[in-house]
Order: sequence, then structure tokens, then C-alpha cells
Amino acid sequence: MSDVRKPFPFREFELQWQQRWESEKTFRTPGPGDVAFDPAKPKYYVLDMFPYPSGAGLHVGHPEGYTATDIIGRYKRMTGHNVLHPMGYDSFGLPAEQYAIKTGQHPAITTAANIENFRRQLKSLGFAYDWDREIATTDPEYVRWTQWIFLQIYNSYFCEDSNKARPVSELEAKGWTREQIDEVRLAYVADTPVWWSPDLGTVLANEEVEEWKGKGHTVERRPLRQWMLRITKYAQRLIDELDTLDWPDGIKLLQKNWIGRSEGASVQFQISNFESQIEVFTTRPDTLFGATYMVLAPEHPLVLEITTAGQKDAVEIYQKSIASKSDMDRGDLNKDKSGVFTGAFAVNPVNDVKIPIWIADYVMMGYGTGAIMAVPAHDERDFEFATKFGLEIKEVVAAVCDRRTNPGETSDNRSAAEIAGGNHRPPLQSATCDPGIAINSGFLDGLPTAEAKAKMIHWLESNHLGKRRIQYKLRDWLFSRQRYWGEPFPVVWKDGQHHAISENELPLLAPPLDDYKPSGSPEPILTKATGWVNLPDGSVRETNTMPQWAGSCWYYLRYCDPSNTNRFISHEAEAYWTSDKPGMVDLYVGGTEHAVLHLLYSRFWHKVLYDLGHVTTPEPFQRLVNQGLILGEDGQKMSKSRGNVVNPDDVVREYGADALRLYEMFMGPLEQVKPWQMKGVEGVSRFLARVWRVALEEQQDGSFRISPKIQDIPCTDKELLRVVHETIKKVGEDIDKLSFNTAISQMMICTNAFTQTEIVPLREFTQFLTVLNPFAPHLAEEINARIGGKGMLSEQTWPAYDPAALVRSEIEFIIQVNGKLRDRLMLSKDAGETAAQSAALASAKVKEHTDGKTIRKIVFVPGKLLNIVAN
RNA sequence: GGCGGCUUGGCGGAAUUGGUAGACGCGCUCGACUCAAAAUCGAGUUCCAACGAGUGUGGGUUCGAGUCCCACAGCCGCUACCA
Repeated sequence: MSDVRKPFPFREFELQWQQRWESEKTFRTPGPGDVAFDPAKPKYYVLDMFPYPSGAGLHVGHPEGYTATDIIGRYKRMTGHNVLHPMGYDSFGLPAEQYAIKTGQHPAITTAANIENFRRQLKSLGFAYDWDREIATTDPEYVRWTQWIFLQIYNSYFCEDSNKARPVSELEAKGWTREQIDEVRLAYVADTPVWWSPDLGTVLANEEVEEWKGKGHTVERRPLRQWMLRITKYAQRLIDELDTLDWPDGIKLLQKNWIGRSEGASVQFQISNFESQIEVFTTRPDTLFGATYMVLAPEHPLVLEITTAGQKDAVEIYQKSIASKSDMDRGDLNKDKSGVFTGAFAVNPVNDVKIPIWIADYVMMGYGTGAIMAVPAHDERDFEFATKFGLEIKEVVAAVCDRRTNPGETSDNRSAAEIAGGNHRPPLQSATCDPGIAINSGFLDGLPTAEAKAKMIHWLESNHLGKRRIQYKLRDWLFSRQRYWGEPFPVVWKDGQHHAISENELPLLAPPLDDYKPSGSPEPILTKATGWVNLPDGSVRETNTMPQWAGSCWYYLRYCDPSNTNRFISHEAEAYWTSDKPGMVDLYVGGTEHAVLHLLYSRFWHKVLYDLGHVTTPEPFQRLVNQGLILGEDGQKMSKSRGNVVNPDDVVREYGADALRLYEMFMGPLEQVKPWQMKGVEGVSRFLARVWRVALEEQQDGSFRISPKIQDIPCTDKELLRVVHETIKKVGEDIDKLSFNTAISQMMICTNAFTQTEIVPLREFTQFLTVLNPFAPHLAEEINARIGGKGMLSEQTWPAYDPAALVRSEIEFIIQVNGKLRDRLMLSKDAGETAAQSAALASAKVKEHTDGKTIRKIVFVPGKLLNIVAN
């Protein structure tokens, strides 16, 4: 961009160092089986969320997390660890295919080009990756093992007794039929209503629907035959084992809420004049006496059967209106309750009261049983519905206001005795009433909610009318897509049954196709490749493909042993790179956007592999850190439309890779959301130039020579020595804490000290460069080489600080009167209370504020402060 | 509506177990160098003329609160009829 001469020649040396690191394989990580492998070295596995190689290239959010992990990786290497810090590409997926369609090029071509661009950008930032371990999820060898893992899942079932996945071969041995086994596989085919997007030409997982709708695509509900993964079997383990992980509480909570466990009961309601029963799930079985009507989801299979002739037209019209509205934003529909009476009645099992059965879209087919018992007095939604349609509202729980402050009083100021005496009025609005006391509820009357629930469940179970039940929001994972750019399923169909293909046929790659545009029909694209689909023995290939998540579910495993052709990861590599903790990866850094998708799917796959004995830890990621979003200079989210996007390439060109790395780390705490400021980049760039000038002087001809201030003599400046050792100490501690911004500020202080001193001792300055190296490796290496340093800093050990250099003989004590700062006194660091006290009382400034007052108390904090309390 | 996070100068942000509020950087002001400018180096910079006041607001605990407790407000993110 600008031709202005740079204060330090980063353009000359950054590329040179990058090339040297690459050609010398400085950051190659030896693993088991390697000649250079030393099993005695402690391992450290630090992982980045690998990028999806879009056409837009890296954005500044990528280098944020990547620089953080790079600093940690380089630091751990310097402290004697065998560090695994790899990089790869999540290169399958819908966006790649959309991009290919847009540009008219085959996704294989655009993906290769995008990867190449990402690789160039990553390399231009000097990250210490072991490039020999680079992987892309689209690599045929990678696809092979993705498909292999799918087959492990396909060939497993969830054994309820051992609470883990087991091979289906065990069931075969027990004489189960093929049909019975297909019913329990962890990968199964089901006809379910799914989210179908005509313009994307594929179905989407529940989790993905919002994202694509947000991008302007249409999505509608359709029943289709799809592959599902039985993740719901792992719901409880996915909740429980979160406790073993060092993850931010917010992310754990997000996953817990997503899995959405609730405890309650299922209850059977007999339909009047019908054989059928309707089962409902409720978290409030204690309110059963207050169930005054029932609601079925409009799609509920019993609706047509029970609807009376008189209501048939109304019900059908309503069902159609719901179906046609299905691709509208539900939020708009939610403002008002709607529904239709079926004409049928159910019998409330506790009191034999006949209650009307309605259908309404506020009850969804996908959760619970698709039917509810409505208790309008104690559920907001039911209350709203009952109020609108004039249905009976019966209060069955007396809310206890606040037992600690007003024992015995209820929320509407009536005593429990009044309510028990029947002196109650209908509630003006619904109340959740938990905890509360059961009223108007027969055998439950007078019981607090928790006990009433237990008693009702017991009653239901002994009368065979229902049972205790735990319900999860989590649904099975819709695993198939109709797109071209994904892993084909390693499955063929014959006589209506699916069969796994043999392992030695893997990888099964998609055939070349010229036209992979969405056709508007839900037929998978691969159906067009008839030569590929139809096999000589009359069987046909499965034409669905896997979602993008498949590749990202296990990539961290492949990095450990990326070129293994016999297994997805060798037992040796897995054993070495795993830890004694539940999670395999020591540190995983990435954005929050994957809190419930990738991070949940990965945990699920890992647990299946663990159950089947393929890996030795139950969790993939021990410690997780989320980097905060980087906003534009205007404080808004970066976006093309706002025009506030910062391109890392531009920053590297203008200020250098070290400046970009350092700035992103200096902006603020890693996990915090923070706005970009180009002036801040200039600031750190200026800092780097100051470091440069400590060592190197520019000459008339523009070349640099070693500054005469640099001298290879012992450091006699105690103050300088203290700053250097404080810096060594603080930077190390701050890296451990991931507090990079404060580490950098300490290095700035140290540089200022070097700038202001007359003699810069070579030894101390080199120690400083070693500490700076993980942050600004190009600059540190270059200066070190120019001042005659031997070898590469990247291969040095981290310097130890000298505690003796840190001690100060005198410390500034703070003297307060009534908690207010009145004087500062230089005293010996071990000054006792008596010495400090007499010095303080002698201070004129203190006297000003204590004159005429009586000293009541003196608080002394050794080495810090003295507070005189006087009035 | 629910859940989570955040709130400190003109700006980004520092502040061990409660113990000097504003480290470090940006911006700004002044000075040096220069014919001049840029760059660089040096000094200063929370507000107020001053007394004093001051970490979103109001209370509380404490010798002492940005930090702990209670109540409230505002911004941001996620989620949304989950029975």
C-alpha cells in the first residue's frame, strides 16, 4: 500500500523466517514410532477450531484464537513439552457447494483454491503448526475414516444395561432378527417430518434451520426418509460428564439447556367412546386434578380418528393452515393462541371428569408425546388458551408467597386455612406455583408440590395409568443431506434393506457430476449418477450424503496420526496424545458459535468410539476457551454490508505479521468481545520498532548495524535487572493464565527500560527476546540473529527468573487516615508495625488530618499500608 | 418471556486473598530535533480554579469496597409456546 519506509524491515525478514521454519521443519511434532520421538517428554495438545475454507479468506477473528494457541504452543515447547498444535480445513459442506454453484466451478476446484488461499494466509502469520499433519476433511484418506467411523456407529446399538454402545453382532449372536436389529442401531433410517429447504436442495438439522433462514433461504416441514443418529441415548451422559470438563460455565449451561432434561410423568387419558388412549407428558403431575382440557398437536396421528363429523371441516382447515404456515417465522404466530375443538372428550383419570380435546399449534409433535393435559390455572400458555376459548380454569395449587418472610400466607393474601376451607376465587392470571400447596385435589390436598408430585406418580403407577418419566428436548440427529459436497454413506440397499459396504471398499467417493445444482425436489443429487448408484448385483447405493459436522466430529483424533493407512488413529498415538483426565485435548480454543452443535456432536461420536474401545478417554476436549468476537471500529459486528470488515492480509502488508499477532493479543482479554482500532495496530507496531531500535541503529545508507548500547557485560543496573526478571516472571505466568494483554504491557515496560538505559546488557536483552518470541517470533528471531545469537530462539528453553533480582530493599508504604490516602513513605521492606506507625505519625501530612482527633485504631498491612482511624 | 455475559478517563483496557483506582497502549497538550513537516526522543494528561469528588444507579457489610451482599437500570449475546 504505502511506500513509506518502515521503522523496522519486517517485509524483508518475516517471509525469510517463515521459510526457514518450514524448510527446517522447526515445529515438526514427533509422535510414537518416530525416530525423534521421546516418550519421556510431557505432551501438550493445543487445538484450534479448524476453519471452513470460504471464498472470503481468513477474517481477523481467526488469528485471534490462532495466535493465542500459537503463543501457548510455542511457550509449552520452550518449557520442555512435546507440543501438538495442528491445523486443517473443514472443507465439505453446503457453503462450499453454494459458492461453487455461484462461481460455476466444481466444488472440488473451488475448495482446493480456497484451501490454498487459507494456507497462504495462515503461513503468512508465522504460526508454529506442524504442517506435516495438515488435513482436510475432503481428502479421500480422511473420508475413508469418516465413513469407517460411521460404520462403527451403524454397527452399534445402545445397551441400556451397561449404558453404553455395543456392537450389534452381540444381538445377532443372541438370535435377534435383522429387522429387530435395525430398530436399535445407533444409525437408523426413519420417515420423519424434517426441515427441507427447496432452494438449498437439502434437509437441515433442527440446529441449522435458524442459521440458513437467517441467510434468506426458505425452509419447510416435510416428511422424508432420512438417516438419523441416536444421540438421544447419550442425553444423560452428555449432561453428567460435562462436570468433568474445564469448560466455561456458560457453555456447559448452553449444552444442558439444549439437551433439556425434565422430570415428570406420562399419563394415559382414555378417549370417551374410543378404544384409543392418549398419552401425555407433564412435569406437573401434581396438577392433574386441574387438567380441564387436552390439546393435541395438529399433526397428531389420532386427530383424524377422534374428530367428530361436526368438527371435521374446522379441524381439517386448521391443520392445513398450520402446514402452510410452517415456513413462516413461528415467532409471529406465537403472539396469539389458536386452535380448534375436535368434538371428542377424554376422561381425566383422577376424577373421571370428561374434558374436551382440542388441537392447537402451541403443542408440538416433536416433543414429548405431541399431546398435553392443559392445566390453565397453573400454566401460562394453557391459561392464555383457556381464556381465549372460554375453557374451565380450576385452581389446584395454592402458591406460597415466601415462606421465609410470610409463613403460611399465599400469594393473594389468603391464608392456607381459607383456601383449604374452599374460600378461593379463580386466579386473575396463571401462576407457576412451585413450590405451592395442593388444593381441590382429592388425596393430594395439603401436600407441598414436591410431595404431591411423588404421591401422584405413585398413584398413577399403581393404577397403571402412567409412570415416572424423564423427557429430553434433544432429538435424534438428522444425519443425511441431499447434497453433492459431502461424504457418501457407505451403505447399499437391496430388497428394501440397507447394508454396510465392506471396509476395504472405503473410501467410497462421490462420482464426478457436472450438474449438482438443487433441482427443487428432495431427491438426493447423487441419484442422477445412475452408473454409480446401480450395482451389478442389483443393489443400489444410498444416495444421501453426510452433513458437514461428520468431518469435524473427529478431526482432532486424526491430527495425532494423520497418515496412518491402517486405522483412523493408532493405539499408540491415541494413548500418547491423550491425558489422564477425561478429555483428550488439553486446550481447545474457538468461538462460541459451536457451543451446541459441533461441541455436542463431537462429544457424542467420541463417546461411541470410547464405548467401543477405539479411544481411551470418554471426552474429546478437556479445557475449552471461547475467544470473544472482534467487532468493527464502529463497535458493530463486522459485516460486508456495514463496510467495517478488516482483512488480515491488509494488516500484514501494512504493519507485518508480528504487529497483527501482537495487536490482537493486546486488544483485551481473549474471551471478551472487543472492537478493532487501527490506531491500536500502529501502537503495537511502534512498540516493535522500539524493540528493534534498542538493538539496531539505522545508518545513512538505510542498513542497520548493532547499536553500541548493546554490550556483552554483566548487568550492574539493579533496577533494569529487576524489570527484566519481573518481565520473565510475569509473561510466563500471564501465558499460563491466557492473559496475553497484560503480558504484552509488561514487555512494553521492559522495552521502555531498555530504551532509557545507557548500556543494554546482551544477556538480559536476549532473555527479553526469548520471552517476546512466542508473541512476535519473526522480530525476536531476526534481532537475535543480528546481534549474534546462536541458534533459533524458537528452540531455546524458557528463561528462569532470579527471585533475588526481584526484591526491593525499600517499599513505598501507603499511609491512610480513615481510609483516605494522605502520605506515602519509603520504608524498609520488612518494616514492622511499630516502625511504620512512628514514621506515619511523624508525617506532617498525616498530622494535618489527625490534629484534634483521638486515634481509635491503627490497621497495619505488612509491606503495604497503614491506616489510622481517628475521630 | 427465559438463560447467560457485560457496565472503570475522550477511547481499548489494568488493578493478588477487599488494601495507592486508571498499569500499558491509543488520542490529545507542551518541549527537543528540523528551514519546515513526518518520524523519533522527553514531559504531561480521571474530573474540578480550589475544597473535594470519582469504577452504571440506590442501599448495606468493613478501619478500608471496582472487588463482598441486597435491590434496580442499561447494553450485548443465545434461545424461544419444550408441556
